[in-house]
Formats: sequence, structure tokens, C-alpha cells
Amino acid sequence: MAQFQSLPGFREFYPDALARRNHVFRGWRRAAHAYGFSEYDAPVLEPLDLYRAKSGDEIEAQLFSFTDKGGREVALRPEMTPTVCRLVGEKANALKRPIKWFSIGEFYRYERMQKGRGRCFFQLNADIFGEPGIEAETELIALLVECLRGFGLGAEDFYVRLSDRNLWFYYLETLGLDEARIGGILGAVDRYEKLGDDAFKDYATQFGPLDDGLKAKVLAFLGIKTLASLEATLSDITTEKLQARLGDWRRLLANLADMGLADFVSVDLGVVRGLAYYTGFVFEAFDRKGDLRALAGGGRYDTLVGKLGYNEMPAVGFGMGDMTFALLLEQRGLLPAVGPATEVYVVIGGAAERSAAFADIAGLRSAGYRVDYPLKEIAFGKQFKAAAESGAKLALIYGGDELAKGVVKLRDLTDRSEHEVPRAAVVEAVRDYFTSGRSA
RNA sequence: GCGGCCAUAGCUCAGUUGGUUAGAGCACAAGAUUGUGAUUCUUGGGGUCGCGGGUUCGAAUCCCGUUGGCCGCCCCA
Repeated sequence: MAQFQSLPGFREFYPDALARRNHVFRGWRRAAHAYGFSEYDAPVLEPLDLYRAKSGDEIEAQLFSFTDKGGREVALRPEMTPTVCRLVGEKANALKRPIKWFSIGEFYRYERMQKGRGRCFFQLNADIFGEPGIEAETELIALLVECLRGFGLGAEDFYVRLSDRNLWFYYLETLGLDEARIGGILGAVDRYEKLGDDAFKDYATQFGPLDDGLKAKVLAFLGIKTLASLEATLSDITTEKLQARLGDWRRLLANLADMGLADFVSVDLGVVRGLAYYTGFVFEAFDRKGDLRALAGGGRYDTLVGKLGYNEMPAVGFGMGDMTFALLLEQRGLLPAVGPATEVYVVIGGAAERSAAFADIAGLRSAGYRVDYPLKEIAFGKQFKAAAESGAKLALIYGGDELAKGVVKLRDLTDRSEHEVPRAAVVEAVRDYFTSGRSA
């Protein structure tokens, strides 16, 4: 049996698996380019402190980290956000705003494997730096939708839940809570969907039991699912901050509606995201059936660039992993069959015909066609079978009869029609076939 | 880090109360078929039954350990 296994949680991509992965990457790239984002890349291995600075020491347990031969503490990147913040922070003064960047890269986390989760995975990251207003959220949520919709998924398949940590913060302030307690409440809100009332246990042990009236208000706020009910809840609270924030909500939702995305976006204040660095709007994409993990998640993080030691820079971004997404596409039957690697298959009679065939194969290949042929002499019947299985639409037949006449026989593998062309005109004939879609 | 289930060919699996040389289908390869893709038939390659130890005259089968996988919890950047 196997002497060497791949490490637990790491993936190997055989050709058909890689074809599916590339299909996903192509779709993401197409969407990001269409939205005016530029692609960048960065190191896979980073100083451990880059992640400590952001999230604290306890994160280290989930990192692939080690000491390199130079005594440096390093880690495989678990996410892109700190890295892209550094890239932007380093050249902030020279970069034209808004900065719209994306990347597709592999990330590593040392944790237990589960459905839709491994120790390495690919993720699309898209971020906008330098724009403090909801215009950045508009653009990123629209891109997020496009990254899913471009594969044939519709509003019946997935939706984006939109929430706002600022709104929560301002609202709880008006209820008389201090910053520490607000943090405790947000932690409970984050887990409420999963744990129910138990979600408030941590808060109770830290600050004492939550007042029933207060808890009712938190649960009511958490259950808000429309802009109308949000407006109703806040109608009697006239704090300037809160009303201004409500204005942001109206404009953001109006923008998204103007883009035709109303069906894809739901107000849902039950989402707050656990991550410490989010500072404003947060959003997550889920499949409608709800039996998969989050497809994507993101939000505003205006303070992170500053925390890494650079000048403050407003930022919004999201990440979207390949594993859960591939599961969804598979469930909906939207993963394409592996595309043919071959366009033209050359059938060769024998040793004498081979040299003529090789010359024309070289010509076709340099003209840009994907051409394949049997490496060894095999029976014609087998060659045609191989031609069909290669996915090629066209076969070129180099047999003794043809060469004697100075022609090549073209066989349309889809309708089995054949005709002959002079050898000198082979490249031309193949080009005609693929541009007209016919062999004649 | 914790718990449950599982591990036999490339894949899906069978393998009786422990008993001769561990099987099938699919896939792969060769031939029937030396100029046309199907079907069919024949044949072949491929296994230290995840690994290590124990019980036994004898272990794929029973026991222990270990590694790996799936699922749930935790976590989710």
C-alpha cells in the first residue's frame, strides 16, 4: 500500500479535479475583472507576528507555524486580509484611490477536517481600500453576488445576509450599555442562531444575568429582517448617530436594488461575525437550503491597516472559499463536464505516413490548435475510438491512400462526414472547420 | 483539543460460526478486428485485506494500540 500519504487535510488535484478548480477560478476572475478589480499576489509564508498583531497569541494554535533556519518565527498564511493590508499600507501614498484589488490564493489552517473545510483551501479575496462610504459596500456585495451568479446560481440558490456592527453598537449604547457589555452582547448575538438562550451564558457569567427587558429588546433587534421593521424599531430613538446610520442603510439597500440585486440581499441583524476586526457593515452569503457552511463572508474593517502600523485606511472586503462553493455547485449540477483537451486528433496509418503527419501536426499546433495523435502504431479502429474519447471534434486521417493522392481526409467526429483536402491546405481547412462549425 | 462511526484492487463493494491460492462489477491494457468510433466475446496487469502487536494449529474476520478518513462539538481569520 501507500508508502507516502499526503498530509492530513491537504488536497491533490488530478486533472479532472484541477479542471473543476480552474473553472471556478476563471469565473471568479471574470467577475472581478468585470467589476474593475486588479489582481495581486503575495507570499504564502509570513512572519508569525503579522497574525499575532491582528488577533492575539491564542490564534497561534490554528496556524501552521514554525521557526525557520534563520531563527525567524513564520506561519503559512491562514487568510489574506493582514497581508493585503500590509501591501496597501506600504504604498498607501502612491496608490490611486479607490484601491480595488482581488487575489485567488491557497490558505492553511491547522484544524480538524470537516465537510467543506480542510487544512488547505483556496479563497477569492476582494477588497476596496480608501472609500469610507457605503459605495464600497455596494460594489463588494454586488461583486460577491456576481461571483456566485456567474456560475448559474440564482436568487433561489443563495442569498447575502447583511448586518451592521455599528448599528448594534449605537443601539445598545442608547440602552445604556458600556463598551465591554456591548462586546458581550454581540458575542451572544453571534451564537444565538446556533445555541439559543445558552448564547447568553458567557455574558451572564461576566456581567451578571441580563435584565429581562433588555434581553427582549436584544432578541427583537436580532430578529429584524427588513428595513421597514428596522425603521419602526428605531423611529422613537432620535440619536443623531443612529439616524445617520439608518440613512446609510437606506442608501446601501437602494444602491443594491438599483443594481437589480434586491432579491439576493436580506437584512438580517442576527449576523455580526465573530471576527474582532470588523467595524461596520458585515455580510455573509449562504445557500438557501442552509445545509452548507457560509459560502463567503466579509465586512468593513477601517482600523486594521492602522493597527498594523500604517496610516489609517478605510477598507471593506470579503473572502470566498472554494470548498463549500464546489459542494454547492455539485449539489445543483453546475459543475461542467471536463472540457476536451484535444480539438484535432490525427489518425496515422503507419511509419511512412507518420513523417507527413508530424509535419502537419507541428503546423497545426503552432497555429494554436490542440492536436493529439497516437504515440505508437495502433489499428485504425482503435485510433478512431481514441479520437472520439479525446473529445476532439475533428479527425485528420493520414493513410497510404491519402498520401499517394497528396491529400488528407478530414472526418467530422460529430456527424461522421468526411472529405479530402490537399495536404498543403490542411491548416486552412481546419481553421475553416472551427470558424464555420462545419467540415464543408 | 473532545466524542461517535469507519478502513479489503484505481473506484463501488462482497467475503458465512476464524479454515485451501481473498472475489465481483466498473475502470485500465492486449486480442478477436492491418482503413473508420457501437455492441459482444476472450485474455491480462493490478492486493503484505491501512500499519504494528496480541490470541490461535490457523486471522481480512477476534482483542489492543496506532495512523488515516467521515460526521458532530470546539473554532471559524
